[in-house]
Amino acid sequence: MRTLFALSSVFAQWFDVRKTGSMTTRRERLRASTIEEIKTAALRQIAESGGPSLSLRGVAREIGMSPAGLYRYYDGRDDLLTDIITDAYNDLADAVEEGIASGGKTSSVRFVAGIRAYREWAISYPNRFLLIFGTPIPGYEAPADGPTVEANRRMGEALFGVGVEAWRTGQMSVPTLNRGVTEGEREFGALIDPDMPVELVPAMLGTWAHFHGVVTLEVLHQFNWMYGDDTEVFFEGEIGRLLRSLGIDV
Amino acid sequence: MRTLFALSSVFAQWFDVRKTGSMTTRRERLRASTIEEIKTAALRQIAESGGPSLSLRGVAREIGMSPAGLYRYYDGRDDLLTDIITDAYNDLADAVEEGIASGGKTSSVRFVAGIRAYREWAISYPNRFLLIFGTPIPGYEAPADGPTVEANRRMGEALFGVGVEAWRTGQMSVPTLNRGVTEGEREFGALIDPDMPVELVPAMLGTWAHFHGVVTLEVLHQFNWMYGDDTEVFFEGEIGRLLRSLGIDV
DNA sequence: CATAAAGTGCGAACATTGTTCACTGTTCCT
DNA sequence: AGGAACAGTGAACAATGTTCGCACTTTATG
Repeated sequence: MRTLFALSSVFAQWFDVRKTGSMTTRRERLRASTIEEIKTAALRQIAESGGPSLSLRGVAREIGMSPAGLYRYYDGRDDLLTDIITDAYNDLADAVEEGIASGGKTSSVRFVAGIRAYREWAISYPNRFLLIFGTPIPGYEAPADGPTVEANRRMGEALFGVGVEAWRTGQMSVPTLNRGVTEGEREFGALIDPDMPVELVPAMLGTWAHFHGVVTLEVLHQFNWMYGDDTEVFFEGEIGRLLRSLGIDV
Repeated sequence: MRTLFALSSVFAQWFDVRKTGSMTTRRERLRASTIEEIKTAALRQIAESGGPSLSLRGVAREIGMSPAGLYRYYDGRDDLLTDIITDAYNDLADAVEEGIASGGKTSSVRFVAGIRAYREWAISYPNRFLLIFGTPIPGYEAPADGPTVEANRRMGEALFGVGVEAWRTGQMSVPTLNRGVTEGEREFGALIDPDMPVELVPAMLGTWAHFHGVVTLEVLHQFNWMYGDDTEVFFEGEIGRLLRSLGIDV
């Protein structure tokens, strides 16, 4: 089974070569497929028992390799985790972007589609979600210019973009802000769109915090005492409250 | 320094005995002070480097005891962590209750005081906060009837109570809900106050999720790219948005 | 008061983890 | 062809959680 997967992976990449011409040598193909196998095993373990209990030796056992051999592919457990975390970030960002893109006609509907995609992904991959937004792994520090930041930016831009669009098309009223605007908010707002009311910036950020809170508590089963396994009904209600507080009619 | 603390702890408990008469034998007093010392060391390590890297041998080293000796006080690392987590739950609940109690005259003001206390505690003890609301520790499972659930109930009751109070005194309008009410919501609402509009239940729960999301992302430094170290200004703005969405005038 | 019982602590040991190192064979490039 | 880069292994080391048998001290009991 595992061997089959590895083989099919090799073949897929081989065919890929014929098309793209990027992969060349036999070694590189094998190496890529081994990395794939390592990551697949690691992901399986993480999905099963959470990120903190990912074990290098466990992965080695699972793919039938000596523990030391893994060090030809990753500099250690932290390095492997970094790769997995990066993938998770990108996956989530992809899901949100995709949700927005194929969400519907009006921008407010697509906005909601993006939020739902966020939740859907988190519920589907709770342990990977916690890899991103749970307790930071000891010894792991996201590089400031790394790909996780890039994925974060993508996701923010997607959600923010459709929010601004909702305002521009008149589906969203300008939120009121009971305090002064900060420098950072003004700069960021000007960067996105100079004509946009700056109050949109904290409102959108706060909206993210709002549904992120709901999703986080859902993933941690903090609503089950009231809703049992069907926490989605609560989530949908929150979307309503959230839209209303943004002045979007529903 | 550590010895001094341990001694003062012993004396405090000895005087306590004279007052309450609960502690009796010398052994019990020493045992209590040793447990205190263990927990203090564990808390120090957690505050420094996070819950996941808490090491039994580390606290043994710190208090000058053999690793095996700790097993006279705790059944292992998980048991120690369970105790620490329970304390964290109770501490947070205490902070929120206290914040509400000494918050101000009107119930809406005290409601905000409770929320601020929640944040204040989380910012002050980020690693303990993540012990509660971060990635679950592998191997640890909160008992369904355990003290963590009790602390959770206390905190919920405090926040919910002051929310209902705000509604009863006319400071908070009845929220609209764009879906049916669930059975759990109806039961819980009736339990708290039969006269209360059931829509308050999801609204309060969602409000918790909202500011919990803000606080979580603050603790994880997810707002620093925009606000630097001063994320409080954003939090305060969110309180405004949150109150407005509840129909509480500010 | 003597003696049993219960509690406290230690050192040695074991399994498991991440990681390093010297070594062997294989593949690649010139 | 032959040297260089790569892939993989087994042995070893430090650190972790945990168990076990042994000594010692405090408490409870006849």
